[in-house]
Amino acid sequence: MGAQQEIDQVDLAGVEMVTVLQALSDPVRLEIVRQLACGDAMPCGQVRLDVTKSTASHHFKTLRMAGVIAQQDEGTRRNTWLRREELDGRFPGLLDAVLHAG
Amino acid sequence: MGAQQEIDQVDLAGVEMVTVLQALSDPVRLEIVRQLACGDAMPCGQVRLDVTKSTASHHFKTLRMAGVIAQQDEGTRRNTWLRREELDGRFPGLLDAVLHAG
DNA sequence: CTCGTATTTCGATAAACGTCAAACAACGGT
DNA sequence: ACCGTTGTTTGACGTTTATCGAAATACGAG
Repeated sequence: MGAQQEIDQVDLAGVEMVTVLQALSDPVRLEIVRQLACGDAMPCGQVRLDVTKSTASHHFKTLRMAGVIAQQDEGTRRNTWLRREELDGRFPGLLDAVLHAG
Repeated sequence: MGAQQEIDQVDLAGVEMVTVLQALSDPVRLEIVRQLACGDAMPCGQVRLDVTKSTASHHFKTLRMAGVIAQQDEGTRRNTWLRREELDGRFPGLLDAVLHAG
C-alpha cells in the first residue's frame, strides 16, 4: 500500500459534472457518501455496506476518480473522507442537494 | 400517438434520489435537460442532439420515467418540458446545482 | 519472521446500457 | 386518399458495469 502519503488526488477542475453524477448514481456509492457525510474521516472498513470487500473497493475507487472522496493511507487502513468544500467549489450546491434528500 | 392528453406522469413522491441521478448521469440526457432549461417547452425534435431519433426517444423516456421531464402530445409533436418546481420540491437545489455548473 | 488485519487486484460472469436501423403509428396538409 | 413529418417500438449488437471469490499486497504486532 502507499507509504503514508496521499493517494493520487484527482484535480476537480478537470472533472465534468456528468462524471460526478455517474459516480453518485449508484445505491452503494450513495450510501458510502451518506455515511462519510456523518463523520469526518474513516477507514473503508468502517463504512457498513451490503457488498463484499472487493466490490466496496471498486466503488471507493470510482468515487475517488470522480473527485468525490479523498483517501490517505495510515498504516494498514485507508482513511477516507468527503471532499466537501472542493466539490462545492466546483459544483456549488450539488453535494448538499444530494445529502439533504428525503 | 396519444390523443391530446398528457402522457403518464410519474409521481415524484415515489422517485428515489438515485433514480434521478441515474437519469442525469448521461451526456445526452444532460444535454436534453440543459436545452429544456433554456426554454419553456418544446417538441422533442427541437432539441438538437448528436444521436439518432430512436436513441433520443429512449433518453426522453428515461428522463420522463425518472420524473425529470413531462410531455404532452400536440398533434404530431410531443411537447416536452422540465418539471422544475416539482423536482425542486422533492429534491431541493438539485436541478439548480446541475444546471448552474461550469 | 510469522500471523492477522485491511484493502486492492485479477479473472469471471451476468445484467444493464447506449446505440443504431428498420418498421410502425398518428397526425396534418394537399 | 396520399404524403411528409414526428415520434415510438422492436430487435440486435457491442460496451460498460456491478458483482463475487480467490489470490496478492502492505502493514503492525508479537
